[in-house]
Amino acid sequence: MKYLQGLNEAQYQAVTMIEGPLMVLAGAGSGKTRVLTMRIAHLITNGVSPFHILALTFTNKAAREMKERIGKVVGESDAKSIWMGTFHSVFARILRSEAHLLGFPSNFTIYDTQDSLNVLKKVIKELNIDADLYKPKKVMSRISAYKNNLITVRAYLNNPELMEADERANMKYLGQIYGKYVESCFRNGAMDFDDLLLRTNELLTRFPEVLAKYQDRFRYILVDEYQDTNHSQYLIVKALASKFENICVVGDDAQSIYSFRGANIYNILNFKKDYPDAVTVSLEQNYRSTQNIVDAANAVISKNVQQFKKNVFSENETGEKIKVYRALSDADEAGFVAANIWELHNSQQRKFSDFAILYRTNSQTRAFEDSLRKKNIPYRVYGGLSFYQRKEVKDLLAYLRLLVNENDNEALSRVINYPARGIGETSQNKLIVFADSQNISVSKVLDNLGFYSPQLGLNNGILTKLADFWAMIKAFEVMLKTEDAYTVAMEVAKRSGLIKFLKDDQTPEGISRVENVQELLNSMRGFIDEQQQVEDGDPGLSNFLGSIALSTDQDNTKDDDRDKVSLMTIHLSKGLEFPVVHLVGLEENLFPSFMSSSTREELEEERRLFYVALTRAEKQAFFTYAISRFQWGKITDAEPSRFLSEVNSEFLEFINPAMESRFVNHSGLKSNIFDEMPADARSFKKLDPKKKIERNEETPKTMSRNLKPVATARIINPSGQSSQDIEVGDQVRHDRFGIGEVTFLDGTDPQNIKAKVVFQHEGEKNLILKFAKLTKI
DNA sequence: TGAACAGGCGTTTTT
DNA sequence: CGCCTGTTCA
Repeated sequence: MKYLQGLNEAQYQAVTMIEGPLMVLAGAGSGKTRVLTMRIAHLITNGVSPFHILALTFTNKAAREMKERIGKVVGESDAKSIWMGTFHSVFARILRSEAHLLGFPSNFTIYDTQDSLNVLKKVIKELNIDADLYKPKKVMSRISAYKNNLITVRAYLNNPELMEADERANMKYLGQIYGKYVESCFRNGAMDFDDLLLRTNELLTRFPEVLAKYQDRFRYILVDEYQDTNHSQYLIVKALASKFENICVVGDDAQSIYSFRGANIYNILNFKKDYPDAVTVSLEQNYRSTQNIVDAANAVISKNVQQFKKNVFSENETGEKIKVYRALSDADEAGFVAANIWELHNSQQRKFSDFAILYRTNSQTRAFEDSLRKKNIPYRVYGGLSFYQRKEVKDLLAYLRLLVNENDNEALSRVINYPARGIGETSQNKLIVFADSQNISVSKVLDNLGFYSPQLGLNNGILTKLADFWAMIKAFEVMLKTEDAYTVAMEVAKRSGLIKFLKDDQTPEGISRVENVQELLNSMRGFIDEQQQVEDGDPGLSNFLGSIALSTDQDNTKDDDRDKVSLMTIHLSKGLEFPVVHLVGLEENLFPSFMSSSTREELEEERRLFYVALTRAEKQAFFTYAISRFQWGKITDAEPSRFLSEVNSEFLEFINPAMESRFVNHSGLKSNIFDEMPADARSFKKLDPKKKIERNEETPKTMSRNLKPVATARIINPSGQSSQDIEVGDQVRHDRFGIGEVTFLDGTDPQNIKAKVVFQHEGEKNLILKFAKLTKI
């Protein structure tokens, strides 16, 4: 068994104990993925049919990669027939084939968060409830929490405690809203994310024969990232595994970071109680990171009260200390990171793809995008607004959704008057109110428009427009019976007027919208091809739509193999690894988030998040924080994150140690770099006049702490050798930017002097002298 | 009917 | 700041 070679003792055990319940506690970087893949390969090699294996992963991408690796051991065709994917996608698939039992159409729509919120807003409006008191987002998260704990509407209404709790929270109509919301989804033939799990539970509980079928099918079950499963997922796994009990869960309680969406850390903490015979294997040797990184991460996580005791260690090199950079502002922070990446790229021949920039919130992205762009460093942002959430893409998708499921009122209301065809809000409302009063769906009314028209109270012009619109939709539906999804989608884009409407807008944004629609069509083409190659593939439109609703940004990377720096939130970085990690924005109220600093539990989760972030790093880690940050249109002062002080200082190295002394303004005068800016530094102002000047006016306090400019500085190259004096006004040459003039120098610590240089072609750049390798001409 | 604009508001993480 | 809502005007 070649694939068993090179496993350590614990790994070997985890791979080869194939019968009975098994819990693998896998510390960060301990070869968890390897164990999972090899375990599955081992199952198949030992005669278990891939047909009987169910593997639940955290992302679809993880599943795809794992399949690939398994394929290399046992052959591609076996690997492909394993059921592997996220909870949501696997059970969406099962629900499609069993939906009729629950009263849903098999091509039910999957609502994403935005769809759910829209439905909820309508419900709240319909019930005449004050939307200010019942913020849709807040209501949604409560409903979600109920669903994830299998508290159905009925269960809720039978539970005085819950109702009282909501009443105390000024939400006494929550039950009503919840009820209406569920009804609405049902009528629309739609399930939200939580429904995919909740309805699966319903299916398995209400229909024992269905449960038996899948129990028999999934004789070997593996669950990755078990620490991040919620109660609903836990029950599904438990039900399916109860016959054979060949269940293997893999996880690390120290990396549980999804409690906000219902993840229940007790699922893993109590595994032994559920399966008293369970064997526990601990993987504690970290193969990923240097000792310094592992030790620093351990130091922080040890501050958590609630955890399994573990001894994660590394036998790799000690490695460099973690470098800490204290930035003056978010822009400065981003500038440092970009300069640092550029420098390491040059001096250590690191590929750009070796680097990750990890942050707590998506809104931090922008500054880094700016700084990387300025240096022409290629990058890719993960997460944020995904491709499929763009308006123009959602619009086309809404048409397609409607074709597949006429009852999807969300989709209908999105497209009925888009592009504008004269069916305004008033007319739409009449239609909806009438449909509701007759207790039929809007599509039924449109199906029999002639019959209902006298009662609708709409004028003939509108009625004609409605009829035309519906005839168009019907024509698409007919077409769908004979043509493939791509052809139909193409036709929809054209005939609905969507493309034309978008093409009329010749602004850059407008052009990119057309491209996005084109891209959607392409991805559809790709999906169909892919599905046709797989044995039990389904190239149908509804499968495509379902896969989109459940796809994450990570899944869509297409593993674009180009050499790029990765930017993402820490949450998205789970499971990944990078040679060099920049963990940025280490400030109180940002990380830990001000939303999660009130209770110990919340704080511990933030700490686990920190742990996850740091343990992504293989060779080098950088921490940065800014003492002031541009936020919500204002400058906010910031304090360093408490997590920084939780890392023993022996693991840290402060890049700008001289900084502290400079905070004291010895002259007693209020000074800032702008006052003393050389008169000829006009391009400095040009760079970003609004922002800089605003800051200057608004926060004299912050600015007064700023660096004092220096008149001359010594160029020190990274190796610390040969040097050269340089001063404002000098002509210099830069490897990439060419020739330019130094307009400004900044800083007294020779390791950290910054220069502003106006280049002939590239414009102004902020350079760190140490890194920039300027040559005086 | 719909585009254009002003004002208010909330700001975490995601399947 | 940027998103969303509501209002105004053509």
